[in-house]
Amino acid sequence: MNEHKEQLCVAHATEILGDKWTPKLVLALSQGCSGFCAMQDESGINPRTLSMRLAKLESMGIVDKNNEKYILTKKGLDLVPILEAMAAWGNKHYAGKNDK
Amino acid sequence: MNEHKEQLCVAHATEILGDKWTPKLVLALSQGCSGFCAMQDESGINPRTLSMRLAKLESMGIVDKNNEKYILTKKGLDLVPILEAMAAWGNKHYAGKNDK
DNA sequence: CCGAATCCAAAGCGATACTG
DNA sequence: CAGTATCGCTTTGGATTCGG
Repeated sequence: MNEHKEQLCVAHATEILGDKWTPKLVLALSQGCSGFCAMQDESGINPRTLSMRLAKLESMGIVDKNNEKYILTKKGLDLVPILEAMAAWGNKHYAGKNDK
Repeated sequence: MNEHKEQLCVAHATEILGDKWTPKLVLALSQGCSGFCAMQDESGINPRTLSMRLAKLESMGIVDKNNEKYILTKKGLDLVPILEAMAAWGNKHYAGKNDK
């Protein structure tokens, strides 16, 4: 992959993961959270923003919505390893600084 | 790693990568770009924002600045595999849609 | 070439109240 | 429980100008 293309492809991922709350949200979804209010409680995100995030995720094919339950699609599940890599990075470079 | 800790660690990474332009910037740095105006030309980012991003990256130990040249630290280099994972995701799910 | 300063428009988001 | 509507503030960042 050349540099230019790499930047373009990264842009697709950051369009999702760059939104505030979304990484946390995808993680919550990957851990079995599926209801609106459950996510709200779990993440502390306000209803307005949560609604906007879920709508965007749905429109981009990251989550499927079925009778008010949200689940990650394959495309969404493919995001999880990235989040885990991020977590590993944070853990490595901030270990013990604020994870209690 | 438990779920709560994972979310906290991810937050560290998103505090950096969630900023507009920063992923592109780190990628440019990893590819040898080191001068202010060079980055400006390469990325299309305006000087004000570029300056802010570099300052933040420097303050967080992601880049080192020596006589007006910027280079990634070890911590910054550890970010690159994540960006590559993002690029792979984008390439997989958006292949042929806009990478020309 | 490097970068700081100023100005300003727009987006983002939190709080809250409300409906089904 | 699952969302939508309104409001107003705060942050972001783009354009531009200027000085080292």
